[in-house]
Amino acid sequence: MTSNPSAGPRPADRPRRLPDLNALELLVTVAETGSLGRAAARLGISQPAASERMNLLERRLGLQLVHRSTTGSRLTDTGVVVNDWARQVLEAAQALAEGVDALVSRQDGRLQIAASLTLAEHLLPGWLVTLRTLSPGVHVGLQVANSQQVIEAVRRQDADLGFIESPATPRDLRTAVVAHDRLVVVTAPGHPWTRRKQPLTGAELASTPLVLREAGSGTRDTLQRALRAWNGPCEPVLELGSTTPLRAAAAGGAAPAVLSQLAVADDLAARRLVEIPTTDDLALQRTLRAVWRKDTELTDPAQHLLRITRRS
Amino acid sequence: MTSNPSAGPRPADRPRRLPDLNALELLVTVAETGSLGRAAARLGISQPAASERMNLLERRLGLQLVHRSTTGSRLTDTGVVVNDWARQVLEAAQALAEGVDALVSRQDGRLQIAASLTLAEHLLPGWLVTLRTLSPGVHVGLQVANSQQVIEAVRRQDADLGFIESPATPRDLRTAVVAHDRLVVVTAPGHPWTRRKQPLTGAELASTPLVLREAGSGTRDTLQRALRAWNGPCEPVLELGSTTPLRAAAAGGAAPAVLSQLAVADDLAARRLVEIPTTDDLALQRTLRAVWRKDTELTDPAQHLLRITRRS
DNA sequence: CGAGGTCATAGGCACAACTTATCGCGTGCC
DNA sequence: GGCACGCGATAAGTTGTGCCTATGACCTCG
Repeated sequence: MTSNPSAGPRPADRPRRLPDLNALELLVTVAETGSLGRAAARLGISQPAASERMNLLERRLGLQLVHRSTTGSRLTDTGVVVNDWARQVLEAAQALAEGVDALVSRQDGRLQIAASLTLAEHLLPGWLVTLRTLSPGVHVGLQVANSQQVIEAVRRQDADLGFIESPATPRDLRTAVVAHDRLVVVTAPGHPWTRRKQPLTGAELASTPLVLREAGSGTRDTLQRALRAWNGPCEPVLELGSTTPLRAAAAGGAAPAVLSQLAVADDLAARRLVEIPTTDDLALQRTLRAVWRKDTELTDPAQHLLRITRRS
Repeated sequence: MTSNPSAGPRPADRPRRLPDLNALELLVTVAETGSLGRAAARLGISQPAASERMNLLERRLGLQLVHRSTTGSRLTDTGVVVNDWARQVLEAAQALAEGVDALVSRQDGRLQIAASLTLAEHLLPGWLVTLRTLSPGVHVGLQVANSQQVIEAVRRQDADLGFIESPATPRDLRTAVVAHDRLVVVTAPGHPWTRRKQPLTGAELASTPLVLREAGSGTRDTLQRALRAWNGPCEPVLELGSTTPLRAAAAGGAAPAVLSQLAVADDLAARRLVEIPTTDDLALQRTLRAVWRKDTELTDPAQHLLRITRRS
């Protein structure tokens, strides 16, 4: 089985209560409109409902967030701070919503795109949010696959635009660089490699059993190419098509993992994983590219999206 | 009144439904445990409740996320993608929860910290999340104020550790650099400055009415210092103690604003605001610092937090 | 072939949250 | 100075959502 039965590194900080996104949205809207009533109207609920919802939020958090007056409502000092945190959460939620929308309209979107997993997970939602704020009319359809399959989809015209992370760039398609990424070697915090003084060499990495993405994925391709001089990576301990269980396995101490910087940023920040420096002769950088057919002109929305991606 | 009555740049994409954070948490837990039942147990709900919740999530999103079998549940391909987006949202939500916790225990925390608004809003929650995962026992109390007041709080020993963004570093306190920041000039997308070919000069900026943070804030101090050679910024159009309405005012076209890069990153990405390049002689960089008393040894948790901040 | 795991279904209950209607109260206009 | 308007709070009633326990159907493995 692929799933780790004894997984579950989180001990027992469970009693934490998650906030209600609708309440957070209300807070943000009150901050913008300056009134509970106007906020209620904009959110399409009645004024008492907004009043009640805000009360509930304040009671749950144990903080007074808005200062009510007969002329309207203003945020308190703590309200200002919480409001900004709330905006971060809503931003992420909006990215999720945008991505889900695109996944749902995989067929009927006006703009069909295909993206590799890493790109779809970490970069695309943000781009889609921007695209929507700039031109709300476009309906995007998203298909997620590994880099090889993305290329095929673009060739077959199943997708107007593709995003790949593989080092192999097909000659029969137009490409544009949209971002840069780097693979990093990560281990559990207690791993012997974390106490190394010298950077990890290609030979060492190539001879160590790892947990890896599946063959055909851009991540695996890049690693394979980087370790070619040392006869590729040896047989992996575990091989999976998604990063979440890989991260869990690595964090659990199963074996080192090689993953995109984008995929492990959170875990590194939270010290669930530790990055192991490598020698410079290991070419673990990679370029994320957009690809499209040479013979067809890019549609307007496709051009728009491409412009957005190239600015970040 | 300070709030903008006609504010509300969002037109009418309201019908978007926000996901339920508990459902998202269930999704990532299923991904980790590989079973609805185990996920239910970990979240402290019954197995049927988890089953139902997951069904509801799938119906709401219009996507099949998990593949149920008699041996357990695994994520579908789209489930893997959505799972990763969900983790982002939860990460932000956890940061919010951590921050709220700290605000609530402003008095009874074992580690008392005080931070300026920009730091508290954008950097601190992430640090607190890390701190909690590393040493779950510590209770942090957070007080938010402007840089001047933070310094006072540390002097009075109301706070063990302070975080400031002001260019003036008090001589009677120990300091450590924790991050770097930069002020940026931003305008609404249609503003004449967005069509400039030449970078904005200090003289121009100094003679233009702006929307600004209040005096005493680190942001205002930095700007004042940078524009000293041109006799400081002229009388502001609007002066506020928080960034949200400032951003709204700037995005609405009221006047250019000068704000922390951290505060406007989202708006820049979404093209709600545009950054105006400035000449190099404008010293808009600034250093974010931790401060504490020279005469008292830092407590263990305080040292821990400081170590965390210095790695990012 | 039985035991133990999985998830789904059914029935019943509780509470959370929304609605409409109304009130109290400041502000500002005339 | 008085009156109307807009704000938020309160009240009462209803709906619906989500949870629990109990049970059933199914697959897998020993």
